[in-house]
Amino acid sequence: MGKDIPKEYNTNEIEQKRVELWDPSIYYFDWDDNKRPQYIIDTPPPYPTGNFHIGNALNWCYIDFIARYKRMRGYNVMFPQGWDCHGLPTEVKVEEINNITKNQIPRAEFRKMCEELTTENIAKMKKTMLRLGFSNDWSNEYITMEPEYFVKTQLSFVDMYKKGFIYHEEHPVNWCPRCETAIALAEVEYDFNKSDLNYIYFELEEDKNVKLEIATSRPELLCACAAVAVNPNDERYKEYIGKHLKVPIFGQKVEIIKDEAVDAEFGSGVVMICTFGDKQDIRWTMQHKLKVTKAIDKMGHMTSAAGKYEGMTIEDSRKAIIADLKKENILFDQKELDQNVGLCWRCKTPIELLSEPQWFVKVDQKRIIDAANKIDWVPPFMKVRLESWTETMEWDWCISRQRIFATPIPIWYCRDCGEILVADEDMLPIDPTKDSPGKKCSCGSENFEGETDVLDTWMDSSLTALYVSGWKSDKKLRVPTQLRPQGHDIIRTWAFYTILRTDAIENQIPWESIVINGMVLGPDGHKMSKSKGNIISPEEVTDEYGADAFRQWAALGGTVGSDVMFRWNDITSASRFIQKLWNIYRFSMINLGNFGKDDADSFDTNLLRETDKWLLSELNKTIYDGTQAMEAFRFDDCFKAIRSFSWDILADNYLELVKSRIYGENEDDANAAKYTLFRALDALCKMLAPFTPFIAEEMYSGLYENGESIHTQMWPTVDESYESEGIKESGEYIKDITSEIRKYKSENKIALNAPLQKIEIYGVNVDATDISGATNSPVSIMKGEPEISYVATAANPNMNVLGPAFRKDAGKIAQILKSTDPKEIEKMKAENKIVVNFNSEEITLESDSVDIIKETVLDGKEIDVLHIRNATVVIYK
RNA sequence: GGGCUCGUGGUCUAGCCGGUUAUGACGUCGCCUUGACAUGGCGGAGGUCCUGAGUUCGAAUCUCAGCGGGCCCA
Repeated sequence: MGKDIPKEYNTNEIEQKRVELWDPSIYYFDWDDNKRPQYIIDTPPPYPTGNFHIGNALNWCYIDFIARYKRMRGYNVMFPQGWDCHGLPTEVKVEEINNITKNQIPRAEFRKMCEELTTENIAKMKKTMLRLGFSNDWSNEYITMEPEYFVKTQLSFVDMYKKGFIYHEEHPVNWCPRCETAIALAEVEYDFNKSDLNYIYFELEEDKNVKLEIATSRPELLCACAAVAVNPNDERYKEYIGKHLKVPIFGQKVEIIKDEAVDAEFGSGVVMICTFGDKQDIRWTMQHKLKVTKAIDKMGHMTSAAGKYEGMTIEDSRKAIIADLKKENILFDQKELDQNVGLCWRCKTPIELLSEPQWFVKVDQKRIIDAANKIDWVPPFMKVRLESWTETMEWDWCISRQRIFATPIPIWYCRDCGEILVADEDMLPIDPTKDSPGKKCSCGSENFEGETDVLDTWMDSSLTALYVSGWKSDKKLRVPTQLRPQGHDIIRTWAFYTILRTDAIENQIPWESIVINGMVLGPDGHKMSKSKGNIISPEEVTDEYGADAFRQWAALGGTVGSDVMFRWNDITSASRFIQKLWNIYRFSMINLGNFGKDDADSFDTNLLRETDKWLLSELNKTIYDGTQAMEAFRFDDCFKAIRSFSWDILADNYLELVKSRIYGENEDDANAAKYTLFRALDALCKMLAPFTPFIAEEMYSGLYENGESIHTQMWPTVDESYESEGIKESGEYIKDITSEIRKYKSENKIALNAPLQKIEIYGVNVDATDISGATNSPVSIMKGEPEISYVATAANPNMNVLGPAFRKDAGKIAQILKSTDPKEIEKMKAENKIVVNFNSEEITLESDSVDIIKETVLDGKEIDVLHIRNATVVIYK
C-alpha cells in the first residue's frame, strides 16, 4: 500500500487493461452445482447485424446489473449469450453485397454466404459487449444457425407436430409479394396511405333497370368478387337482400347478402366481398362460405382469373380496370380515401392476403394468458400489452416461410398418396430438400418430395428459454428459468411465442419474472433513427468516457420500463462521479497507510467515536436500501443511494470530520477513523461492482492486494453491531453543526480553516472531538440554557395534527392561531395547554398543533447564534 | 379508432396507497485554491407540479373530462 496513485483516473487505460485481464470463467454457470440456487437468465439473442446498438446496450446493462448482483448474493448465475441468425435481413444484405438474387445460385452456396456474413457480424458485436464490461457466460453461447442449435428447433417442431399443436392447411396468410414469402401477423407494420374510393354501378340481375352503387378501393379484385353485402338495418337496400348483382367487366352473378358488420355510413353502404381485399373479406368469406377466387399470385401479379389483366402487377391492373370502367361510365365517382395499409416490416412493401397452404401453430389464447399470469411482470402494466395482443388474435401463427437462410422444416410429402411424413427425432438435424426420410410411407411408396418451406425465425428464438435450461441435452432440464429481460417492442413476438412454445412443449412457464426495458431515445427526445441523424453508438461514449460512465447512464436514466433519453449530460456527471470515487480512494490509500484487512479485523470497535458509528450506520442504511432496490429491479434507486452515500455522506461530511483525527497524534482515534474508512470503502466497492465493474475492481485490488477479483466477492450485508440508540441523531447533529459553522464562516468571509475563539453547544450532548477538529476551534458541550434571549416571531399551525382532529374546522382554527400573538401561543405551548376561542367555545389543542418560530436577540453581544433543530450553537468570534 | 403510458424550475428526472419548506442531476449566478479532488467546496436564483372540474379540512399525489407527447395495435 501507499503506492503512487495518479491524480487522474485514466478511464480508458484501466478499462482496457481489465477487459484483457479478467478471467471469463468466473462467470460460468455450474451445471453440476445443486447447492446454490440457480439464476438462469433467458438473454435476448440479438440479430447479428454487426452493430450492437445503444438499445441493446441498455438492455444488457440491466441484465449485467442483475447477473452480477445475483452472483454476489450467492446464486449460481447463467447469463448466456445467443445469436438469432436466421432471417430476411441477412439474405437481403448478402444479395446486396454480392449483387445477386438468391435464386441465381444454389441454395447451399447462398446459405454459406449468409453464414459467413453472420459470423463476421457476431465478432463485431461481441467486441462491443466485452468493452462494455458485460459478464456474459461465454461457455453457454449459442448460435441459432449452427446444427447444435437448429436441431433443437427441428426437435421442437416434431414434438409439437406429434402433440397436435402444428398443422398444415390452406389458409389466408399475410404475404409479402417482394419477399415472396408468408409473414406472421406480428411482422405486419401499418402506415397511412391515400388512395381512391371508387364508386361503381352493379346491375341488378332481377331487374336490369336497377343499378346499385358500390364503393371499393380495390377495383382490381372485381374478378374475385364473391358477394355484395349491405347492413340489414339499412332501409335503402332492404328490398334487395337475397337478390343478385352482375359484376361489371367479369360478369359473374353474385348474391346480395346482409351482415351487421357493414358500415352503412361508409361509401355507398354497399360493400363488395372479394378474395381478399382485407381481413374483413376473410371473415365474411368464411362466415358466408363464399367462393374463393385467387386473383393475385405469389409475386404480386394478376392470375388468369383476372382475364385480360392477367400478368399485370396489382398497381397496373388497378389503373387499367379503372380506365375501362370509366370508359363505359360504370365508374361514376372517385373520392380520396385515407387508408391504413399493412406493410412488410422488412421491406415496407404493401402486403396481400393470399390463401396458401402453410404450416401453422395453434394459438390457445387462454393457455397463454394463464401462463402470463403466473409470471411476475416488471413493470406490471406490461402484462396488459401481452394480454390485449393475445385476446385480439384471430388467426393461428403461420410458421412457414419461403426463404433459404432458416431452419428447414423436417417434413416430406409422399408423391404417391400425398401423405405427410415427419422426420424421426434421431435423424435430426436434417434438410428434407437434400436428405430422405429413410423409411417408407404408409402406402408403401419411397417416392418423397422434401418440404422446401423453412421455419419462421421466431421458431428458433422462441426456444431460447428451453435451450439455455438444457432441453434435450445430457443435462437435467432447469426450466423455468428465473428471468427474461427484454424490450417492450417485442412483447407481442418474442415474449408471446416463448410463452406459447414452452407451455406447449413442457407445460411450463419459461421464466419466473420478466423485466421489460424501455426504448432509448436520442438527445432530441425522439426515437433514434438514421433519417433523424440522432444515433449515438455505445463506442462513441466508451471511447471518450468509458464503460463505467455509460453504465451509470443506463442505471440512472429512469425506472425500468420507461423510455430512456440519451444525454451527454448524464455521461458527464457519471464521469465526474468516477473521478470523485477515485479521489476518495486516493485519499484513503494515502491515509490508511499500512492499515489493512488484518488491522480492521482485529480492531477493537469500542474505540469507535460517534462520527464513525454514524458513518457505519449510514452505510448500513445504504446497504439495506440498495439491496431492497436491487430486489425490485430499481437500479436507479440503488445507484442513487450509492452515489449519495459516497459523495454527500462519506466525502463531503465524514472525511472532512475525521481528517483532524487521521492527521492527529492520538493513535486510537486515528485508527477508529481508518477502520471506519476501510469498512466503508470495502462495502462501497462491492455495491459499485454490478454497476461500475471497472473502477470497483481497481479500487478493490488496491484495498486488498490479494489478487482476488471483486466480482467473486459477496454483496455487503447490514452489520447491526454498529447500531446503537440515538447514534443516527448524534451523528446528524455532529454533521449538521459542523456544516452550519462552515456555512457561517463562508457567509461571514472567514477562511474555512481560520479558528474561532470559542464554540458552545447547548441542547444536545454529542462528541465534540470532530466538530472541534473540522472547525479548527475549541468546542464545549454546555448544560442548561444559553444566556441569550429569544422572541417568538410566528406561530405555524401544524396541519398534519389539526387536519385529522378538526376536519372541516381545521382551516379556521389555523387562521385563528396565525392571527394570535405568537408570544402568547408560545407561553401556552410551554404550559402544554393551548386554548383558542372558536365559535364562542374554548377549544384546547395538542401542544404539537403549532410550531413556534423564534428569533435570537443579541443586544449587541459579541457572539452569533445558530439553531440546528434542538441544538443552539453559540459562536464567540 | 382502441389499449397502455407519460406530462414536475431553462433541460432531464424523483416523489404520486393525500399532510411542514416538492428530490436530484445538468445548466446558470456569487463566494472560496481548506494538507483526496477547481472534473472540487460552500451558498443563491429559478416551479401556474399540462388545463379545467370534482372529492377532501387539505391534491403534484385520488376521480372525471380535456389538451399534448410516446409506445403497441386496429
